[in-house]
This record gives sequence, structure tokens and C-alpha cells, in this order.
Amino acid sequence: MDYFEIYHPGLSIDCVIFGFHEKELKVLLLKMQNMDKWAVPGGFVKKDEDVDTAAVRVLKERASVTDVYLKQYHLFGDITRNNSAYVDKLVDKKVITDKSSLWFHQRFVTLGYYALVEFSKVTPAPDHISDSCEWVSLSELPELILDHQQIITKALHALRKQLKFQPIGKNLLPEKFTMTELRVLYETILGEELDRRNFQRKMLGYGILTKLKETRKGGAHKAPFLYCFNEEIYNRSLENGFNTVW
Amino acid sequence: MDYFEIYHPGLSIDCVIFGFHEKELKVLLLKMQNMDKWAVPGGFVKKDEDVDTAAVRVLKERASVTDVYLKQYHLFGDITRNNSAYVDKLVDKKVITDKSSLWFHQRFVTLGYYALVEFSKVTPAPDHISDSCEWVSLSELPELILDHQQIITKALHALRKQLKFQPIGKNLLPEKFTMTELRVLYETILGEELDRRNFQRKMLGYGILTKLKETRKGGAHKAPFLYCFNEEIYNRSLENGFNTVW
DNA sequence: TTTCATTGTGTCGTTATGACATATTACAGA
DNA sequence: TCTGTAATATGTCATAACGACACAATGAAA
Repeated sequence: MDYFEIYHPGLSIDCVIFGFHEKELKVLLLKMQNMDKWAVPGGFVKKDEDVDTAAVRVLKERASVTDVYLKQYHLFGDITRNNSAYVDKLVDKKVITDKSSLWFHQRFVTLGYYALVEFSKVTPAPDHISDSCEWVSLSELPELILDHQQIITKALHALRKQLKFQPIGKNLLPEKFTMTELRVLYETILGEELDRRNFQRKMLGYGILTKLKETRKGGAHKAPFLYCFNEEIYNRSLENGFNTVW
Repeated sequence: MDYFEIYHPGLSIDCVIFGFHEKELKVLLLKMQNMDKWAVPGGFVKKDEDVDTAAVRVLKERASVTDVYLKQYHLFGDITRNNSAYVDKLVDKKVITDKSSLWFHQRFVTLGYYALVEFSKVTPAPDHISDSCEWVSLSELPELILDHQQIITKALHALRKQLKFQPIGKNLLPEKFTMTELRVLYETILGEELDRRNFQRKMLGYGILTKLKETRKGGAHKAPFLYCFNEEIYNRSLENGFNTVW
């Protein structure tokens, strides 16, 4: 494969995939073959491809993830994000061929996207250049290549900022969910506890939720009602934002 | 000049420079030599240069603007932003040489920055490849090259979003200003009127302003007090944001 | 049947907000 | 010098939003 023919030079894409499970925010990470460091799924932009399209493709190719909320949040373009040493190691471990190392030795800027996906809909599977693919808690991040730690941190901050004035949850929760599950999602992203009763009042005030007749049985306690998002109002709020803040 | 030697391939930078004058939000535009369309000041990223540094350099080289608030807001990477036709015209008009046209014919993605500057501190002056440089009202934008219209529109939206939960004004207003001047700035950016009295109450509530003893005389009316920003609290609010919204 | 954990709903005092009234004052013109 | 004008400084008031918290309801387990 001749990278130089196919791909836009010096530009890569990295996708921070967020999932929510067991009261924790997780990211989907890959481990390169024979390497001991992890990475966010990434890839390159084809010469005749929109960058947004490339991001969707990368998600699909490298993490088998489709149908997600995907958002461009930052271009990482510091000169210090040099991967020469790393590339040599990749060549050494035969993850990439010596011939293609010329491509990888270029200086790259990388465009960061974050994706919100429903945890249960993703079956982590390594692609042909990774030997593992796993959900990892944000609190237990392993050692990451290059500046991927920073890329994840900045994605989280961007997500928090978005949460402040836009609805969130549609791609992180199953179709039906309880108010508590939604609140715990907010608490997890924000990293702080929210009052159960006030949260409900405020959230219902936005009108983005539809209360269902069903309840979720199973716990040794009163069965909570299920909710789903009102697509129309949800999407309108995504566009216009709330005029309030968490 | 051999662009291929010096610059990072396929990556450009465009800076939307906002200034505020006579109750209007303006942007600084350049007109290329012998061309009838205008452009936002832009440039390329050197191979050994951080993209943020490149943005600062571009501002300085092309618009003689220094000491500004500068923020990266979006990478424009659609394949439709093709400039082949435009480049041919540039060659035709001898704005660029035929030799360097190879560089310009590449597909480019462009990184958008917006800059906030104090109107009076800038003396628009065309650089060596432009034949004019002017402040232009957002409401009276001339015909622009490529997708520069979209680049400006998106910058304005990003600025509005920022305004919603961060202080703004330090780089758009002179050191000392009246409450009315600050409010009119907000009104201009938001595109809506705000209640004079409620604005003052809310703004003072943030604590980012220091009321001065001086007043601005000159009008046939009560002289308004002058204010300046409390640097420390202003900067802290820039970091953390307000927990409220305009 | 009792207990427990968690949910549904409501209250209350405080603060923030939007709408608006009134007093103040620099300058212009009589 | 006095008065009118235009804009500012400051305050009031009713309402809405918010944070803190109380208590009843209910599914399942003991």
C-alpha cells in the first residue's frame, strides 16, 4: 500500500470513543501489535475524502463502530508531537514495513473527534494491526502512545463543555432509560454529584424527555419509570442549545 | 520560494479578525492583487512550527496584528473546498508564479482561528500580495473567495458560543470603557438588545469589572463611569467559565 | 408481613431574572 | 445663569429558577 498515493499528507485523525457502563465513563482503546502502549483509534484522510467522512470511516474500520454522534473538537498541531522514535519502534516490531516508514516519519497534525456510543452496541474487536481492543475506564487509563493522553483529556473537557448547554445522552444510553441512569451519566461526565430531585425538575423542564408507562422492575425498591428522548425537541435543543447551564 | 520545502503540505490557516467599532462588529479582510474577491488573512504552517504559532505569525505578517486573543475553532476539511479554478486565476493574474502553482493546486484543509483585537490598535495595511486591507462590517461582506464566507459565519457562531459562558471584551475594547460600550459589544455579537439595567447588574455580579473614579465626559448627558477588567478574575473566568448564560 | 432501598412528588426560603420607575448630571441653548 | 435634554445610576417588585430537604409510595427480600 502506498500511503503517499492514497492519503492526504501530514494529517491524521484520532477518535475518542466514549461509552457509559456501570456508572463509569469509558473510552475504547486499541493496543498495537507487539507494543505495550495503547492508542485511541486513528487513521488518515484520503485525498478525495471529507475529513468528517474520514472520521466515520476510521471509526468503522478500526473499531467497528457505526451510527454514532461524532464531533470534531480540536486540531492537535504542536511540533512536539513528534513520533519518530515511536515509528522506529513500530518498524522494529514489524507493525509497519520499513518501506512505509517514510510516510509515518512525516510530521503529522492530528484532528481530534469524540464519539458518543451506546456501550452495549459495541463489541470491541481488534482490527488487523491491533492485538486488543477494550473499553477502559477514564480513571484507569493505561500508558498511551504519543499525546493520546492529552487527546483524551481534551475530549473530555470538550464533552463537558457541550454538556453544559446542550442535551446529551441519546447516543450514550439505550433507547429507554430511567431518570437515575440519565442523572448518573451527567454526574459521571461532570465528575460531581447532582441532587436527584432538582435534576429531575430541571431535565423535565427542557421537555426533551417522554415519560413512558413502563417501569424497570428488578431492584429491591420502587420500580422507576422509564423515559425516552423526544427526538424532535432533543434535536432542536442540540441545534439551539439550552439557555441555562448545569 | 519553494513552498514544498518550507511548509507543511495540504494545510493552511485562516484567521477571522474581529474588531468592534461604531456599534458594529467588523472583520479585517484582504483583497488579493488584481482579484475582485476578498479573503480572510491566511497562510501556511511551517514544517517545524506549531499551528498556534503559525496563526500568530500569519496575523502579524499579513495583517500586522499582534497581541491578540486568538482561538482555534474549526478545521474546514470538506473535499468541496477545491481551489483549482481559483489557483488558475491567480496564475493568470500573476499573483502567484506558474512554478508555485503546483503547491496551490494541492487539496488543502484549512484551520480556522478567530482573533479578537482592539479596533483602534490596528492600522489596516495590505501586505505584498494584497492590494487592499480593510475593516468590513459583518453586515456588508463583499464577495469572498472559496468558502471564506462560511469560515466567517462559523467563526461568528463560535464567538457567540464562547460569549455565552465566558467573559469577552478584553481584546475588543480599549483598556477603559463604559458599561454601555461593553453592553453594546455584547448586543452586537449576540445580535439582540439587552436591558441596560439588568445587563449592568449581571455583569457586575461576575466581579470581573473594576469601577474607576473617572467618567467619560463629552456627551450632552450625565457622564458615565469608566470600568476596566480585573485581570485576575477575568482570566480565571476565561478558564472556568461562568455558571450562567446570556 | 415487615423491612429496606430507592423512587415520585412536594415544600420552602433564597437568589436570579425581567420589566420598569425615578433620581442624577453633563452639556446645549435660551 | 437657568432650563431642557439625553443618557446614566440606582432601585423596586413580581415572578421564575434554584438549592436544600421532607415524606410518602412501592417492589423485592427477609
